[in-house]
Amino acid sequence: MASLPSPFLESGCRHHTYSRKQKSLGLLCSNFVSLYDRDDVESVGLDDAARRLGVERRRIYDIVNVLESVGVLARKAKNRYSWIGFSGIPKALDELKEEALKEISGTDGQCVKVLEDEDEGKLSDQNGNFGDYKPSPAAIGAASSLCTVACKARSVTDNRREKSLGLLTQNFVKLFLTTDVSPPPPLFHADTVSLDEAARLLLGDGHDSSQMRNNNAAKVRRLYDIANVLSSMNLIEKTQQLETRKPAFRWLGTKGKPKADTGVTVAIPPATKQWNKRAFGNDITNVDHKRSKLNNPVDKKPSKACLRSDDLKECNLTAQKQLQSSKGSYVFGPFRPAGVTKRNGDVEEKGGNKVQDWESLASSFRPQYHNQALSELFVHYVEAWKSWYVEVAQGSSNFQQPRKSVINQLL
DNA sequence: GGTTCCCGCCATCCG
DNA sequence: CGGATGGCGGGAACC
Repeated sequence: MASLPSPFLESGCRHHTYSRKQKSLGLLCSNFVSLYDRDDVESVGLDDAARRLGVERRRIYDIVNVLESVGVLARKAKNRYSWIGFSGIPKALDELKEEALKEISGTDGQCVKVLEDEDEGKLSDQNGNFGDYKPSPAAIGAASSLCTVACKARSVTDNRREKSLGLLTQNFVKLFLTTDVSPPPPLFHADTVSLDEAARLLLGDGHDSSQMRNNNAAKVRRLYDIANVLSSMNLIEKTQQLETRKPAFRWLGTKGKPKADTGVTVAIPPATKQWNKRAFGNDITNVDHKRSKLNNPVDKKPSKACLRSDDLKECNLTAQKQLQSSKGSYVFGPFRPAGVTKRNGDVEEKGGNKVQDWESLASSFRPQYHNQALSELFVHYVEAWKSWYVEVAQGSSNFQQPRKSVINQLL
């Protein structure tokens, strides 16, 4: 009962300037990724993550569930995930697409068979270590179909699974993966969906009882969560629907590039290749391009969650802001400096103040990294940035080079 | 005043 | 049983 809004509890450590943005799932996800996306990480502990990111466990579950759904993580055991990284994404997407297509073709509109796990199920017995592997929402995901869910109540478990964040994520993604191929009446046109639409589609649409409406609203809320982390991974981006102006999301997919490639990390070899092909194949191009306002909001507040890793968060925030330059141009982790696209043509930019950006990037990077984890993180950023820069500088002659001095400053 | 979505309660699962 | 997991919706920040 009476769950008082936390700011009023434990008022002791609270100067109010609460800002939701600082605590968004998306940001948390970025930080999560920054933290674990390195060569020497192959396992992620939930407690560890929560501690290092300074958030409650509950939030980690949210992130982990959607990341698992897109192949970035795989559940290994209680409390433990293995880090697969961005290289896992293409494979996961392929699988999702395949499933989706199967579902579509096997469907004539109504209820579809649910929960008939395919390939993923094999995981459980092909390898002793996975003896205790539970299919988990992600794996079971295949089961539920795009237009199902209104189906009978099954066992409580199935029911619960059906509504899991992971599954919802997968179905949400499938929506995008099938736009180009979906049969006659397509699920939706264009490559954007509003969450509202998405929720309806994922619900099995149908006639709207008030029951359904509630259900829908609830689902939308979940979709916001999902969308936030997916867009922090740059798999989707937020836009508006053309006619309605309604906020919506557009699929970006795997057009990012994971990391300046150098035979890195990556636990799944085939996926790696595939990933690289896609990543470097043809389009690093149309990454959207926006300018970040390089001014830090100054209204931080220490909260109980923040205390331990306060500085980590601060720095991450800064770093994210610089590098990700307001959502749009952020490509799979902090690997692309703000304000640069491959082609200089279609830039929605006023003024060619690119150089200035390098400068400010550098100067705002100087600051307050003063603990181990942070410097590591910082080094990580710089490394990634460096190799990215080299590559781009080589590959594109019209690329505006940052001054040497700036680079040196960074290093 | 609608949209977005954080927060944490509490049902369920699982060892 | 107790800890891990995660659905869920209230309600506040945000626009």
